[in-house]
Amino acid sequence: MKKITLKELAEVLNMSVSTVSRALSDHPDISEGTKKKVKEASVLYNYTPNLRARYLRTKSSGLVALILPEYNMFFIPALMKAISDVVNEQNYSLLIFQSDDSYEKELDIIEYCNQISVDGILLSIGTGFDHKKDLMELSTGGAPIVLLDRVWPNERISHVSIEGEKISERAVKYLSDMGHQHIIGVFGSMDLTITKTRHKGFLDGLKDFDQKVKGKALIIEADDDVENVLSKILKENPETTALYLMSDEVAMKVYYFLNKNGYRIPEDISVLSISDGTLPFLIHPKITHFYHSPTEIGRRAATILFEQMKSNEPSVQDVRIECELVELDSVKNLKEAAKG
Amino acid sequence: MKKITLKELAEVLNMSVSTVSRALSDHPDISEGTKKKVKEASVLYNYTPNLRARYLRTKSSGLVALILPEYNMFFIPALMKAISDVVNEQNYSLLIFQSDDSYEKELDIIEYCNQISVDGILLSIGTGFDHKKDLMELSTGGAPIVLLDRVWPNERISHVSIEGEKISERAVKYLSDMGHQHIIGVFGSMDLTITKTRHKGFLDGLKDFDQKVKGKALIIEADDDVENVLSKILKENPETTALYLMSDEVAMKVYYFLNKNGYRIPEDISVLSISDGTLPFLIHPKITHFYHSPTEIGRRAATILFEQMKSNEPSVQDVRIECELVELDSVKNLKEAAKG
DNA sequence: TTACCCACCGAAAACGATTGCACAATCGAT
DNA sequence: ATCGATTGTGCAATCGTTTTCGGTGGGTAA
Repeated sequence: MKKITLKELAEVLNMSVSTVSRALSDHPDISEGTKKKVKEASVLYNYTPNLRARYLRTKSSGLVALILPEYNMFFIPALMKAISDVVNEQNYSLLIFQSDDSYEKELDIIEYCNQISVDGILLSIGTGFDHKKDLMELSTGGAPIVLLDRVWPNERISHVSIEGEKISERAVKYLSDMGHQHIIGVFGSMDLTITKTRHKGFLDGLKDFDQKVKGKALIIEADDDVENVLSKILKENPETTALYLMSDEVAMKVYYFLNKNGYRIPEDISVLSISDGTLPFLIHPKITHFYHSPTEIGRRAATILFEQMKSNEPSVQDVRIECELVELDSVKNLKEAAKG
Repeated sequence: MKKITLKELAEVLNMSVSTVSRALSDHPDISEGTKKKVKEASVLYNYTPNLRARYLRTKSSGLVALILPEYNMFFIPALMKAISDVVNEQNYSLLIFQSDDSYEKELDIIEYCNQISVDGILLSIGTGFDHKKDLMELSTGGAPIVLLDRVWPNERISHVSIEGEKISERAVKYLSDMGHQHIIGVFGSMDLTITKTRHKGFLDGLKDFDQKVKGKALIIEADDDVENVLSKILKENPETTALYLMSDEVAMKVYYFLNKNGYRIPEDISVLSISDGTLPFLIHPKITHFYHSPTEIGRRAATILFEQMKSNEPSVQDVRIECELVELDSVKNLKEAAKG
């Protein structure tokens, strides 16, 4: 069916455009009778407003942008679903962009977002992000920005991420409680704030136990030969009984290594990870992990964004999501084993 | 920096808006001198065109929609990346929607797309899709539609998918070549055309070998207890030497089962799958698979969509992507084993 | 001088909606 | 009969562009 404009609709109704417009938006000035007539005709003639034209007057485009460093298989799909849900609930639609971890592209995309006048921006910053530069200049296009997941801790832009430091400390404590005294923590790229935070928390966690729990941290950069670095560190630390894995990506690499080299989980070595809750259930044995909820992060960030879009005096918020420990089958309880 | 409008820019330049507009778009009517002046001023005053306003004139929105049944961890991220790349190359932006496998929602989303006047739609249909209904009415909003991946074979709307029938036949042949004579094919939900096609191909492939290769097909529906159905069928067919897995989702479930029950790959049982090329490298041993490229599908579909958007007399295309066999470590060569 | 062409530029009408303001009609009150 | 208030509508401006259609002014040819 062909689209009809407000003007055409007004013509067939033999009324003025303004009356029709007001009738459709339930303006109190319009009588019930004409409202009814107009509404009936609008469905009859299949009228739908042209959102671009409306925008030009009202200054709202109904568009929210999500900018991601990359689309990976973990975390992102669920994050997108959560965001997409709240955006659609609000009758907005979601644009997505990928920055390929480049600061340049991040700037370009935000510039473009300003041009097409999106109403709000959700940004997960990439490894290329330049912390020294002033991010503030970006938001001045008008649309508020909320940082999520991979954030840059600051005091001017709202951000929501998971509590990364405490989680690593909790991990150390949990492993210690289960009797593990020699732990290796495996981390991803140090370019990410998220890695730094988790790494720091791991070391701090070890300090809490003074000498009772010993640990090493292994950083795996993108171009490292995982096979090599892992077998090296395990050889150097044969007393290791547990691994702490900071993400699903890291976990995947480590599982491959362990499987290939005949390590049994948890008989030979225990594993504790941070995960978005998909992977741990897919491999055998199911992996004990801290549940890092993409859904929660997505919903919170999107909700905050809409708050900021509505208020004219937005307050900057710093939200840290707590992770929940999900105990499955990959951590051996050495204390009970010793007893039994 | 504040945004400036064309009118304001024209004022500071002491020229008319039309001249400025033309100068910026390199219209031949404008002299090089004024073009230069205008362009310099435009960067000086940080002018960027308001695309919403432009679209109101030009009847285009610069928006392309991608409608997916769900955001899963396999396939979708890479598919999105590919599509996003070509869309951005064309200076369009990508809207994404999820239909949650509901036909209702698919209709709603397309209706909404018409309202915001997207210029083109990429649709991967969900299990809820009603094949009996007429999809044609949808496209009449004006924007062309291209179906991708999960398509509905028809003659009115372009679609790009992978060659699903031939691939199953090739799988049977390959396994037979490797000496396997008892195969179980594992499939997902029969609601999907893609499943039906692969399933049919599998049965046809078996027929080709008459009685020399025997096979069973196992359909796993969403609410099935995988553990149960798998152990049952393996018990009933103890002579089975190879499994054919139609997707990463199915593969993940089967791996879990095999690992848990102590089957070694490929010593105890061989595995061949269809995959987007991520998972097979993440688990040990690496899985021999037919590479079902999300990138290829995404690029082709998006490219076709843009062709249709540009041409006023679009031809409907039916593209089937060939899959490439990637031989890794999960299929045992029984013939060589017998010789050796 | 007249006529005509060409290279440049401007005025103004779209595009499709929202909205402040004026105005017409009705009615009760004076 | 006149005035004010009330109710329901329409006119016209506006948002920021693009684009059609003319209009200058100078140069060249007749």
